[in-house]
Amino acid sequence: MKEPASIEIGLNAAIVGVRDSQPNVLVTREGEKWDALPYGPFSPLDHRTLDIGLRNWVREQTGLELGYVEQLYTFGDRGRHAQRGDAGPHVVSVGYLALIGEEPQMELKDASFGRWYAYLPWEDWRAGKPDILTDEIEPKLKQWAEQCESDDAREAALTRPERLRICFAIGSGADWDEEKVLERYELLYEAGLVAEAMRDGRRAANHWKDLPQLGRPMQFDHRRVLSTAISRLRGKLKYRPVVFEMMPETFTLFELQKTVEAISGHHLHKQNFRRLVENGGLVENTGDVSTETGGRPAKLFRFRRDVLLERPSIGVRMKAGRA
Amino acid sequence: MKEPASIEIGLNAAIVGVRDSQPNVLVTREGEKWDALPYGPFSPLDHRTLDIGLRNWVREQTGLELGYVEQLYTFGDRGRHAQRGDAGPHVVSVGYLALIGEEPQMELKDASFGRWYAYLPWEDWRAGKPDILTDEIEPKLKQWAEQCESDDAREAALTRPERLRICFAIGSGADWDEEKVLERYELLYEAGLVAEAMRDGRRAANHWKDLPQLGRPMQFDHRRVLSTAISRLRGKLKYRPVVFEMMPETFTLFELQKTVEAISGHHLHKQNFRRLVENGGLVENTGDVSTETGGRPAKLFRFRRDVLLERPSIGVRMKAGRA
DNA sequence: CCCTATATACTCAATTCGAGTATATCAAAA
DNA sequence: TTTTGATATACTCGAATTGAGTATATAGGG
Repeated sequence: MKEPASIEIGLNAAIVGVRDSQPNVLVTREGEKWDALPYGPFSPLDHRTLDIGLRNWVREQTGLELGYVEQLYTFGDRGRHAQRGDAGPHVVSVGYLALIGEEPQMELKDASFGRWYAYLPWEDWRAGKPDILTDEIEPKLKQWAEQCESDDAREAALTRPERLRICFAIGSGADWDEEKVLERYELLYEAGLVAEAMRDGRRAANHWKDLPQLGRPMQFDHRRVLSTAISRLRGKLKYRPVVFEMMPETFTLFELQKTVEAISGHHLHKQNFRRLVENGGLVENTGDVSTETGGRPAKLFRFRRDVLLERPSIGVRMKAGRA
Repeated sequence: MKEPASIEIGLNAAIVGVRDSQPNVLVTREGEKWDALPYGPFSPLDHRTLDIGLRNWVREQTGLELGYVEQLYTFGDRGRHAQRGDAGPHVVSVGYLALIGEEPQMELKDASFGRWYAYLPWEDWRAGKPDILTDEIEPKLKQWAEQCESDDAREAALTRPERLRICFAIGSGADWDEEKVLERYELLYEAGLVAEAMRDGRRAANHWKDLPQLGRPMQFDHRRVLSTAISRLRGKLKYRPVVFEMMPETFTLFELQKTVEAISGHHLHKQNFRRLVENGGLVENTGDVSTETGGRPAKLFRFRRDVLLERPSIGVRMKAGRA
């Protein structure tokens, strides 16, 4: 066992919100091409906890004061943080998810909101199956599954076709699991199909010629952190009342539905959504209405904050449905 | 911003299994009193990923080769790792959950299995509400809720009575959420009611005299890691087929039920459990029976490994029920 | 006043759930 | 051999939840 190399802990925040039915994430754009999440090293002397460190960095870099924050995952693999050679300390990156309600009006220094689905276009099924899946991703992945070299398959628990089935619903009778966002991104990375794989010098990336850009890339492993955030959020939506962290004080049920759809990436059955939310006791009527919807005025609701005190508090349950 | 202090990343494994209806965790017992989880620092030069580092440390310390491994959480707070003064590098600890089927027969060097509920006795409700809750914990916590000093309450989102309600179901109409294992342990720590709080020199710990020992303590923040592991496992049980990682190759449905009960800490309705598991398609009949149960022989089942390839694969759903 | 767009309410069959009762099959006791 | 006790497995039934609709209400614009 050698003398431990110097380690740096990077704190990364995926700060997300929804506006006009578009889920967004806060990014800093330093060098035009590679967007980045707000980021900074953990300094135990200045930060009593990791959470506090994260909040400090975000405040410093964007001027934003975070509310709801949740730790996602700690990534330690070498090489995913490359960009410049491989010098410097080894960076272990801790990803965080932060939710904001209304996107701040104030000017954010060096930061702006970018759409989730610009980075991960295959994740938005609200208008049906995205073309990029049929046209680009599926053919390439099938090719990748066939050219499975023996040394790659050695001890893998699953074969490549099995993995395609699970992650991308490629194969008979499989269907799309909206929560497998991270697994999908990682599979694309492993197959060398995203720009970060090329940047990190992954061998698989060299197999491909004239590769179209599959989603906007990010610096470091930030697109992986974003994928983790979306996975977590899509899962949590169903069993904790987290959507409300991303809503204004009052809202109509359809606005709530639009937000859930934006996050989960697919359509819901309107009447049943309404029934579930209303009967679930998560919201209460304010008495006011909004006439901005075009047709009959919509009742305005507010989140019942006290459900947080109640039992295993339920989320916004939902099954996919027609528009 | 000062020069970053030296950081060490500690990898800790909560390796759990169930035997004879008792859930256990692998501990090393160095100094008699303070049990510890298998533990070691992450060394980026030797370990390509955090997971690999963890597996190496466990192999080295116990001789055990891990199968199912899942990262839990990364804790960075100062002071929770104390024990000896506050010298040395700052330690950030990454907790892992590992599941093992049959506990190994081989002699484990310097390690043995300890019962979960020896460390967290208030978590086992299989024989009804544990006495330690009624007799020791609830009175002390109520006292703690009352003596809420102004400087503690300053910016907390929830009041102490509210927190007792949520975590310990103290108060009217609240009931016990089996998944809040970590929240409960952390509350006890904050209230100074567990030995680790005293060890770490927490102020709250000094308020109490002749405090009975609430569960067996552990070294460092390992009881917190264990609590995180149990929380995660209890939650995951319901939506992923993870129990089967902890079962032998073939098993009866009642054995499966006993395992689920051991983990979740409460009883299930036997007939409904059987219905859910059988109809859920998670298991298949082997054709053999086991006569070791006393009465009518029980059919033996095996886990259908291929469900892992299927859709959002469901776990062992369950609601509490009578014995 | 009618048309269109949206919101909200109600319906209904299918399925799942919770909580039982009933029956089957072993081993050991009588 | 029969009884008894223990356990496993099967079946029942009302209540609740779900999926997928149809029906009605209320705004604004011609």
